[in-house]
Amino acid sequence: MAKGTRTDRRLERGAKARQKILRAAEGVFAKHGLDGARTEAIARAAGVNKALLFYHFKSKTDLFAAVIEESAGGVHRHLMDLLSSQGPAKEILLQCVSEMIDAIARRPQNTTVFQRAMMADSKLAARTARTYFVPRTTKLAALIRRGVEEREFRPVDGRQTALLITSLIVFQFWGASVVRSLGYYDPFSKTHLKKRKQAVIDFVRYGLFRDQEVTPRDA
Amino acid sequence: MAKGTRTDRRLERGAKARQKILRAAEGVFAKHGLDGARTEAIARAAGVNKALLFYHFKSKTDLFAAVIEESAGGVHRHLMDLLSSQGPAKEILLQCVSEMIDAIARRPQNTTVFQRAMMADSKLAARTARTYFVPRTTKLAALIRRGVEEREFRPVDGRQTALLITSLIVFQFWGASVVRSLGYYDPFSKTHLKKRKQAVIDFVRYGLFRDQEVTPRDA
DNA sequence: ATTAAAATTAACCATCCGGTCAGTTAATTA
DNA sequence: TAATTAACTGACCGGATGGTTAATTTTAAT
Repeated sequence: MAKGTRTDRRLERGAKARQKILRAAEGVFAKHGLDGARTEAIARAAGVNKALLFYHFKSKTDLFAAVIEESAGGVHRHLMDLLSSQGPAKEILLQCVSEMIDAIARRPQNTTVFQRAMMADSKLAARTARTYFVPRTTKLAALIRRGVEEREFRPVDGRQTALLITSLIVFQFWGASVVRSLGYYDPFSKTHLKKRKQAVIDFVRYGLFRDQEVTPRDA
Repeated sequence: MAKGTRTDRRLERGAKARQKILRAAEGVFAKHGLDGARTEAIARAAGVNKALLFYHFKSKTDLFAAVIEESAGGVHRHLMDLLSSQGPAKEILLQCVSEMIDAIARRPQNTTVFQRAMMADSKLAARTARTYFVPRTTKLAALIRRGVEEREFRPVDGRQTALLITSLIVFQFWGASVVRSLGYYDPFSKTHLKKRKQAVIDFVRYGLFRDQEVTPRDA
């Protein structure tokens, strides 16, 4: 056949279905967790036969892992680069915080699935932690240590503080769906997201920095 | 029969079994979550016939709710009292932080189950949130607002900050079992607990207080 | 001693659900 | 056109699992 046709339309279609499944799975897993999710429900949400899940992914657990990689992988690699970059620790840290919050706000289900992964069966949890959580936290801790040495930060334990900052960012979204369901307010509204981001940044600045003045505002 | 016998030994035995079941359930639920937990496993861990679970608690979900009440209820009420008490907001806040960490350290599974509850089926999650999380956070927010008015704290949003502080306390235990399983260090060792507590308290102090000096050290 | 109650259990059951399989459809190749 | 291959599906299976029931044991009341 003509060499111009680079893409086998069968493969193309397959890839598309794969994506549909991943998106559907993300939603169902976010809502119900690994154990709570029904493969049937995922298939229905994706508009696809259930057997197709097992054709593209060999098991429910594998599908779950794929969802994580697909949804967390990109941001993760970007953050790792950012954390390794040169420049004042202050700026990098705030930039990092800001981008993490943005990333979460962009795809809230993402965070939920990730948290569920860390609470799942210990094997999967360990794998997820080793792949994403540990490397990122380690790098963040290193950045903080550097900031302390360079006298930008008050003297703190790097690892502890890395965890503290991560918690500030992540935790608020943890109960977000519950908060929303309670109807008090919408934690994902523009207004609230902005306020929250500012609160986190301020808290970090006051809690960690030696002087708050310098830090430039981010977009 | 003699009126002196206050306790029917049947009821006594029943209550004891009930407790055994609750303790066993706490462990299993902490490890596997509501959906992942097997009633069979709980029964085995409690050394009891499976049917007895359904005699004492009418469903798995009910058992789960009972576990939460049993393990979170006491501390919750204590904290609510503490948060309402008179005195400098600074002191009350730090006391509260300190006691929450102690409570968690005393029974780590507790926290895990609680978090699982908040991530469970939305009905149960909403109920748990309404019973424990919302009231506590609301009171904490009020305390912070008071502290701001009385110029002990820098001007912050009460609700946001209440969430931030809660996150500092709770989050670190979130991935604790994973961290332990990875074998890097034991997040529940005396040493680490002490360091962590200090880190949280310092972070709060610097992040929120107008001046850090005064605050008395707690036992 | 008899009856009543609460606690406990062995044996079951109906259903659910992850996963398989034998085949169908549609695109590609020769 | 025939053969090949990838994507996809309907129907099915077997084991697991939450929950029930009928009977047994244990303690108390009369």
